[in-house]
Amino acid sequence: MKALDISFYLNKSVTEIASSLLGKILHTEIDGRITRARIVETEAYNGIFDKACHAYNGRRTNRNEHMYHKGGIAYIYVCYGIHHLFNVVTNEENIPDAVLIRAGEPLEGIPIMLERTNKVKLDYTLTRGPGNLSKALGITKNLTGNSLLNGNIQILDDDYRVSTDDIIITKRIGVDYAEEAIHFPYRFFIKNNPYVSGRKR
DNA sequence: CTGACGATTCACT
DNA sequence: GTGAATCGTCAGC
Repeated sequence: MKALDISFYLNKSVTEIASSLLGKILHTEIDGRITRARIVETEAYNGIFDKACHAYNGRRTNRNEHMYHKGGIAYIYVCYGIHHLFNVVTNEENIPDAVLIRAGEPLEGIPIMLERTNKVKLDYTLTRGPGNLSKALGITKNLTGNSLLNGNIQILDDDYRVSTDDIIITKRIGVDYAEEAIHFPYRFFIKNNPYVSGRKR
């Protein structure tokens, strides 16, 4: 079990990375408490050419600054004033590609996740959906810009492999404002996994 | 300074 | 299926 190497994040194809992240482990250590979840759903955001991406057309603000950094760090922002969404920054410096982690399957630290989400018992809503996942793992926007190679947030590989036949590709969720980009096949998830979000959409 | 708007979630019909 | 909650961020004045 080791953290993914920097070369994984520098791949120029953000969709390839989004697909490869399925089955990897999202690990956090917040206030000395470790929680881990296996990634089961991702979405790619393809930089300046993607209308659904915060960096569309070269848009660069305080909020999305970290998307322009070299891959291998976190980009975390607040959505609807409530939810902290976690993204993996990819590609070289000044190319603002990122992968949104939309759902995970809890592996370790489940009591801690329940406490953070004010839940009593484990069910599929614990880490289903990007807002819920971040809440369960204790991810907040003050961790944006952190390295994923070491430190509080890491992505680990335990040699678990997802069969190509079990990877489903669809259009993304919640980006209905993005005109032609609505239909891009940038969402990846593991077939039949109960933690995958929004299956009715 | 002000108004508008979400890469969502949950309760309710 | 529909609608509200809720506030950081950003563009515009």
